[in-house]
Amino acid sequence: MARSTAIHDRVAGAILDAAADLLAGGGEPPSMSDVAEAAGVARATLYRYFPTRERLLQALAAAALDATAARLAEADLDAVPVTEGIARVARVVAAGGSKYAAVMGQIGPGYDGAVEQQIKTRIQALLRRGIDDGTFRGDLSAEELLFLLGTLLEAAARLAAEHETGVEKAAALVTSVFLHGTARRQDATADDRASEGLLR
Amino acid sequence: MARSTAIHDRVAGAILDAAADLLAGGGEPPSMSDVAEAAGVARATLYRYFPTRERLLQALAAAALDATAARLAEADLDAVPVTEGIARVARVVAAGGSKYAAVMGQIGPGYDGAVEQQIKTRIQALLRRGIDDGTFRGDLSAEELLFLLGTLLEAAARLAAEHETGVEKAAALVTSVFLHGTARRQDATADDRASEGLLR
Amino acid sequence: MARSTAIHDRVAGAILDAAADLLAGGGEPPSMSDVAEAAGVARATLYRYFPTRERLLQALAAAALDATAARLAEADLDAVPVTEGIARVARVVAAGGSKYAAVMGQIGPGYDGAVEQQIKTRIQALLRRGIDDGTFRGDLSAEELLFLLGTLLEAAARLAAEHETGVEKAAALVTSVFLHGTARRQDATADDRASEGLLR
Amino acid sequence: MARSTAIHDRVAGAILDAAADLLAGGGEPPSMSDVAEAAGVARATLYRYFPTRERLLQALAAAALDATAARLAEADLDAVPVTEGIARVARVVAAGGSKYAAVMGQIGPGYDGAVEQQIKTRIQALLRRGIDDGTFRGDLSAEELLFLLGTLLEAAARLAAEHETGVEKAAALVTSVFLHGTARRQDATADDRASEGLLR
DNA sequence: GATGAATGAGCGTTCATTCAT
DNA sequence: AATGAATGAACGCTCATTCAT
Repeated sequence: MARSTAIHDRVAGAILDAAADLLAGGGEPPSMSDVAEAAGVARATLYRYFPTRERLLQALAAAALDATAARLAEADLDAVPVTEGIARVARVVAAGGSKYAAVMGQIGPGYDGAVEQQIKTRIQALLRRGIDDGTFRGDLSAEELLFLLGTLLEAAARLAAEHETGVEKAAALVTSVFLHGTARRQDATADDRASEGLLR
Repeated sequence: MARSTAIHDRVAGAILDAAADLLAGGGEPPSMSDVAEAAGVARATLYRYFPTRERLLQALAAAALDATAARLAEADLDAVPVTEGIARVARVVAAGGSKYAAVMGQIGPGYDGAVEQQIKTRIQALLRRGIDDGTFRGDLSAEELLFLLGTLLEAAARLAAEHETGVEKAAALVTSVFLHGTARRQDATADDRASEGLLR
Repeated sequence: MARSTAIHDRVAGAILDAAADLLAGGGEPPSMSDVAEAAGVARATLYRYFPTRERLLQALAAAALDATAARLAEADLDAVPVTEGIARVARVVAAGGSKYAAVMGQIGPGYDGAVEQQIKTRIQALLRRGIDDGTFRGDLSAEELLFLLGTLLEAAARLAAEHETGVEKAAALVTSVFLHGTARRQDATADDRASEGLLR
Repeated sequence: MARSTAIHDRVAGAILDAAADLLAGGGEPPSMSDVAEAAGVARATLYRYFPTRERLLQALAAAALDATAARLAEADLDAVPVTEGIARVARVVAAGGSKYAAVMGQIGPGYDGAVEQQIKTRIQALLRRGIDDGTFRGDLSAEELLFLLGTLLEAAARLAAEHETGVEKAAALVTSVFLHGTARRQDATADDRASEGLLR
């Protein structure tokens, strides 16, 4: 049984690798036939491993997210100030860019797998800490912050993947804008007060 | 001839409306048959107007962008401070959200029609003005600002379209974060004063 | 009214000519669009004259048969011996070959227009005379003779139209075989006696 | 592999049978959907076997010709007198009539497959033997005899298929006319001399 | 009466998914 | 467990025929 599991994983890996290559490479989304051929298996076998195109893409996404989650776990986010934590998150995500972006574009927001949840949770913890310690403006809810950061992180990944921009630059760009854009300012003006609660 | 053009436009409009509705509504992308039926024409007629699924989507995108461009033209961006200009852009884009977002997800970045270029140009002018008059930090290039704003505007459109969030709130959120995130800060006071009034 | 009839006939003639040319020329049967374009009218106009593809072909056939019928009428079949009559029929039909064959192949046996009936009647009279005066064998009915002669005449037309064979030769060939094949023979051999009665 | 070939042939056979039935039966040529449905397979499967309507008809023709060729091979044409050989050919062709005729009308003369060639060759041998042993008149070339016989055989097939006429009668009719029409006659009459050389 | 546009039906093809072996 | 074949749904296209002006 250990044997067969190993084989299974090896084949699944080959399929995922092939799919990732094809997705990263060409413009048109590859057909299941393409994937099967590139992986060296029959179409029907591909379906034995991933019973649906969507499942294959999800698995691909899960793999990318897995790597990201692993890197985030290593990043010791809880041990550093919130601002530094955000910077690390941005670097990790931007670094995972190419795979992350290519795959995510094919899935859409309808997928909330376990790994993604895990990452989200980790980031939410970071954001909540920032809210509590006064790093962020008071007029932005945790959800709003998460949405904004998610948007900007995705942009950073795309930027690093598709453009010539380096990972460091892309990460620095979104980190800077996010932190400055959401930072609490010492002197709350009428303006800020007016906008408070707007987005509840 | 004027007559027939009018008819042609009317039918084309009906088709585009139907397609927009179906795209906005359901989960699965509608088939060409679905679109034809919803528009009240035969499939062959639909193909007479839009010889390809891709062409239909492009026309849909062009229509959405057209409307957006028209609203932007009315917005008198050159006559107001840069910060107010950005706020107006955000409101216009967020308002166009539902169509914009639903359609754009189906097309991808491969399409750079004339209208899109026009919008881009208008926004670029605004950003360049902001760079020149010291509204924005000096460490961000015009391209970087455009990329960031584009990302955030898209997010605002999605937010307004898919979530319960209102157009005003979504626009205010991204405007605030973009302006604060990219603002030149010598002294917190001047910065705050500049953005005063922005959020109603 | 006389005027409009003249115009009508002129247009109809143009359409028929165009259709005949296209049928005679190419391999693939021409589409109604092709015919309309070649005749210099709009498709819808073509349909005003010939409401159906089948009708157009029938009209074409009728025209060819008309000419054939006219020539047969001039041929004075009743004034010559049956054998000479058959020879004249064969020459007339073979001469009409190209049009006759090209059109007839598109219609099939389902068409029994008035003109065709007229021709048939004329030939049947000839055959019946031959039966009565002992030109033909007694074991062949009038229907069988008509069927055989029809088959051979069609073949003669095809032969003259498609092959290099001249009209005279083609006509002579089928005339000779038909007459010899159906002639009453003075010296009945054993072979003949064996086959006698076979055909009722 | 032997297994799969058997299955393939069985399905192909079912499709051909269904197509033959539909062609023989109705007036309008059946659509590919009709054929697929009658054969009990999906339209896509039908196209897997016969990628084109034309190909399907060709296969149908080939099957009919195949059967005819097989029967001809069994007929031992070389072992009997030429006249009996012709009679056997006529019976075989007339018996194959229904399929043969229905299919051939849809294809036209553009198809000269290997099997058809094989049949032609066999008949040509018969005719040449008849020319050599004096069975046939000297003024008819082998090509002319073949053309005439072909025409009459086709007629016999149609006769047997469409009319109430039995196979035996139809075959006897054309055999008799062909043999008498082309036979060398002991007593050359003036008429015969006149037509001699005409068909060179 | 002539026209451009619309229609419906069919063709040939691709592709994700399922079945039988 | 892996495979070849089958399936159904859609796409893009052509064409005979009909409709509205």
